[in-house]
Amino acid sequence: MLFLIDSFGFIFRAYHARARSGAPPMRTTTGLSTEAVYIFHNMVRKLKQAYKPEYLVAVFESEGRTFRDDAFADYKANRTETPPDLLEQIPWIRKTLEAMNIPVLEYEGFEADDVIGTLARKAAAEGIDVAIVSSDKDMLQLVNDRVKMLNPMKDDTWYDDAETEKYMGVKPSQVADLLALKGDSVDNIPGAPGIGDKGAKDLITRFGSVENVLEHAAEVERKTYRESLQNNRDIILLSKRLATIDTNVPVPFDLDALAVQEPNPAGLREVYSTLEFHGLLRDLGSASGSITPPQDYQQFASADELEAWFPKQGLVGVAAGDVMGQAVLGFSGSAGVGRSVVLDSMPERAAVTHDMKSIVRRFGDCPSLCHDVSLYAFLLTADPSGVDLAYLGEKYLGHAVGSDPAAQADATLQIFHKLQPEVERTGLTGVYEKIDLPLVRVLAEMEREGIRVDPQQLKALSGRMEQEIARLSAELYELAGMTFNLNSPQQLGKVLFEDLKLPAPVRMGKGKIISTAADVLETLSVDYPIAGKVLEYRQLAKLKGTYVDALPVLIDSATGRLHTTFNQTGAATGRLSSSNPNLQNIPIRTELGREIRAAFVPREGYKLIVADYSQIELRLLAHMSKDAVLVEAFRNGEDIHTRTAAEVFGVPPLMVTPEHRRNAKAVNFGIVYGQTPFGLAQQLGIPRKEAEEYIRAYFARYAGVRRFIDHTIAEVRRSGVAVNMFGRRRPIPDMQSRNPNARGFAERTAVNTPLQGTAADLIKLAMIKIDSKLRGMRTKMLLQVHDELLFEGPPEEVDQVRVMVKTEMESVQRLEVPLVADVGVGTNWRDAK
DNA sequence: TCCGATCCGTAC
DNA sequence: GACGTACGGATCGGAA
Repeated sequence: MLFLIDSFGFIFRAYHARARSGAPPMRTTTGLSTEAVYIFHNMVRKLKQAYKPEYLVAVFESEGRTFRDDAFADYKANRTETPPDLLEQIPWIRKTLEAMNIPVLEYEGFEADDVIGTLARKAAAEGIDVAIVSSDKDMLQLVNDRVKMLNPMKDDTWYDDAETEKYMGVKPSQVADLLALKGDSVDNIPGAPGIGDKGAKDLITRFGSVENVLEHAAEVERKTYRESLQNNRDIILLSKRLATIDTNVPVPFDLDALAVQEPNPAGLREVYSTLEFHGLLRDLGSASGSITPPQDYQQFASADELEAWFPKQGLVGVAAGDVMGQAVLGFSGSAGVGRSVVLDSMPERAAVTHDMKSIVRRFGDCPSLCHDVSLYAFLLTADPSGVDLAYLGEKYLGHAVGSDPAAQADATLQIFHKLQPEVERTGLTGVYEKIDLPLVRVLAEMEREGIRVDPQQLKALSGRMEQEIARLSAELYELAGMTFNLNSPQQLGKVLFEDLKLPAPVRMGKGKIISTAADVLETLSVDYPIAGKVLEYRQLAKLKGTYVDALPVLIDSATGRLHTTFNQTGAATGRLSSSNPNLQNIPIRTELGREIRAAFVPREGYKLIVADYSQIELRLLAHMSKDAVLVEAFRNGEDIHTRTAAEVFGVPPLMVTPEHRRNAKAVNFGIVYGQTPFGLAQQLGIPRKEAEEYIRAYFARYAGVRRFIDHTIAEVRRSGVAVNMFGRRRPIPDMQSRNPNARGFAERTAVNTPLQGTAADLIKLAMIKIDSKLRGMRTKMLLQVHDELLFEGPPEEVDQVRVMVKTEMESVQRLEVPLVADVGVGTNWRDAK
């Protein structure tokens, strides 16, 4: 039996069924739509499995005009333009077919219907049974005793003569006649005006064919039908021409070429992994055995051996690691895979790594290191958890990578070749080459440099805090009438709300324990002193545990300094993150917190220089939204919170009270984070109604911001991806979710990500520029805290550095509003402001 | 004993 | 649930 698949029919139906259902589109982590590919591919797989066809072919529509277009200008005019997220899936559908070794037929100038009709006729003539796999009722006209139609979208219903007649009410040979009378809105076949489904069926049943109906039009009793037939003779005959499938198009029929073959597992694996069909990938692995990573490695005992082995050209993969406690480098290239304990002979060949910064930090820089696949992976998905080499190996190579550096080098090189075209295709090459890749060496140098903290100062602070904590604990146990673990929210909640019967907050914790969060205790502290004491305790315990006691033990004994690790793939927006220790959340808000900050000091005889962007995200909001008021305020150098207060509360700027400004500041922050009345009310401790009023007043004055937010949400909903000024992207899958929570979260993320992410890229660009300007100077860049840069330098360089840093930060990009950076100098981080 | 989830709080 | 992005300390309870 020969199975002829009406490919486009399915693809469109699969796509539109999902679109109508309102279900979220299925996408890869890189934002590629995959729903239609998945449905179509599964349909074909099931077809093969269920019916074990001898011959199978997928017929596609070709581009260009057909005889129907020539006959009728409006033919298929009702079909909407193919949506872009469907269009991008078509090549992938072809790839799945290719991987399954299923032939694809398409002929220029002929519609799939006609090709299928012709092939069906020719096959039947040779005595071959035919199954037309389609969900299009037009196809039923092809049914005869050799040809049947199978509709997989309708429980695998088979249509033979009887089933067709049952379903359509007419014989297969009359299907075109039926459609010619009743018309078909999908294909824009006009039909007879005023004659619908029922009328058409009756007329065809009675007279047999369109021609005969027209012949005997005068005999039709019903006046509307009679007149429609008599007045629309030409249109009806044209309709029949359009509805009739041409079974005589000049296409070759080579049955042998359509014989079913075994699929190609490697091809399928490639498609599945790119499209992230993890389930199918798993099935494939178990069915055909998984690819095993290379196990036998060349061992290099000397630099000469290593050098001799290296391929003369082409990229090599490099990975660092430990084997039996010994530091080892692994290599992979066209010559094979090997590893070496020779650590001072990094090859001259261009080398791909995974996490280039850690290799630079560990083995020193080397100009031949030229690519980092972890950055590739992150640019594609913006998913911090999706950059692991082990994960990438499973995802793109279909096998585990393991811990041997040689295997890791090999996997790295292979993954590079998989990802590079994706990065290129997604338009991310610019961000990679101009921002993320050059930043690697800048960050490596900052990490290596480290920063000095004064352990004596922290130690003294710790002692003071210890005493205070002991005093507060005793007081709290006294007030509570019992001792318990103050660090346990669970126990604290029980004591406060069950034993002492303080009024429990309406808001519960996410689990079952009652929240003892700061805002709850803040409210309670008005009436219950114990709540205020707990807050005091908490602050001390937090600062002591997280900073004062934790930081000194992380001081590197070799350098006497703190060396953080900056993560370039740690924040979905493209911000950096910092860990071990995190130096991006050193306290500043409270007096006690600032004492901790004061323990960060320059090396002997040097100064600390701090430069921070002023209101960078709000300036970007002004730039992107072009809101007239916001742009004007920044161009005039106004205090933005005061200006917002004046706008929202309707008072002249000079009449703005500190209370007004405080509220306006919260509104401005809220805008950047995706304001909700609840959140603002929570933040300011005001009724929700009042918060709503603030927001309403804000958008009344900043209409451009309103438009920007609406436009951004609409665009991200359409595309599923938030994109910043530099083209950095973040897939936001929940934009179409029916869960209002998930959708709301997605929408806030969609607005925030371009702002936060553009700010992140701007300061990264400034860092790269400043780093190059600092060459040959003794001043070093030490830290980045999102909108702030911290340097250390000798006094004689300070004036020059101040000017240079400010200039570079402010001129990094020309915007609708000025960028402003403030620079301060001091003998510790607190005072350098 | 370890690990992950939860709560909480620090930064921008 | 409820305003964006992180990291990390402490507790707690279940798995190893």
